[in-house]
Amino acid sequence: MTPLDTMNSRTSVPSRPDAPRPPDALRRGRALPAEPRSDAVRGPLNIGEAAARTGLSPKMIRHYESIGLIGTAARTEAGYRRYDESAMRTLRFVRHARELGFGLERIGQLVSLWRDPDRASADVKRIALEHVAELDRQIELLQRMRDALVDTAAHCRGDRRSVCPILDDLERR
Amino acid sequence: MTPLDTMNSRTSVPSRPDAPRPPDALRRGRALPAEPRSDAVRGPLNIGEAAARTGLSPKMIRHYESIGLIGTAARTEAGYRRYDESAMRTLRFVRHARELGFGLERIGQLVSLWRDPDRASADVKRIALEHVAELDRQIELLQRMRDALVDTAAHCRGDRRSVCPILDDLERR
DNA sequence: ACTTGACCTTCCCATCGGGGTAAGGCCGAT
DNA sequence: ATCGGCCTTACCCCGATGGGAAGGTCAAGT
Repeated sequence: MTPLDTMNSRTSVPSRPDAPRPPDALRRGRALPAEPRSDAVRGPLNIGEAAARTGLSPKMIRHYESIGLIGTAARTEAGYRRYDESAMRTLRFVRHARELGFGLERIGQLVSLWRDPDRASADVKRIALEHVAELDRQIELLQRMRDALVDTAAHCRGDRRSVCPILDDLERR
Repeated sequence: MTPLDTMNSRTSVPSRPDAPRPPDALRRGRALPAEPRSDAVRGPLNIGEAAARTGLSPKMIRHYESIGLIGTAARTEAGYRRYDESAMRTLRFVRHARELGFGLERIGQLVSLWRDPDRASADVKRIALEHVAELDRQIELLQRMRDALVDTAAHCRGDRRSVCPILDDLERR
């Protein structure tokens, strides 16, 4: 878990010489558009930046919050959501779970377990294997469709004539 | 598909002694609930019967009609939809296409081609193979998810302890 | 100081393929 | 006359997300 180092590895240059600005503590309300500095120093991110860095969309992040999948985001005085490193880890977790095809409800359970130091890995594994079983069922179904269709299509000449085993099959399968 | 025989197996008793009925010609407006006779003689079916015989639901049939997938159904004076043999063939066609996973839009194209005596089988085959390609992409995606998850889950002991490679993977994949 | 443009906010609507349910009409049988 | 079962339309719901409207906020350029 060291995503901090991946984007920007300069660590001890708090400000550039050609752009004197107030220290970070006074600029909390705004994301930094073109001023790379170490992630450790940079403050929380706006939703757009958080989305870009996690591969989610701002829409998704708001949605996840609205359904209680992730906690309520911190806000600036103007109401902008801010995402610190801890929040970013949660977003990445959700994103990875989505990549594995987990539904949002199950992701909610996984997030809870993830945060729970007293969890039993058996609970996590059970959820994961339930999902595997669902994936297997879907794959099986799609595979049967595919095979049947490929089989039928193989008999179709695919020319300018109207004779078509595919349509015949759909008619009286 | 002979559900008529399952409910009531009397075959040559057109009317019960205790319930004299008018001839068929005068009873067109009503489906036959418990009086099996040959399909050739039976008139058009109400939506419920049509649904039961095609494996669709009345909802689906109305939906298909509403989006223009199938033609406007004939109606009785009271507004009930009636499905004759031709309409039933269309419903069966759609049902079979759904079983192969075709989306409704593509099914609309297939129905058009099916009805068109001047169609080229190449057009049908192209649509079918496009769908196969989509199925392949879905299968591939699901398969990758499945394999990744099975692989990770294999390292999880699934006991009462909190150590869990599955969560670790979701955290820093 | 003002404007511009990019970002943010909430809110509503659409997708796909239907399911659920309501309110009301129609039908045949008792 | 009434009952049960079917039919009608019309609405909201699902999952996970996109699109867009209407309006607020921010930093930079003029």
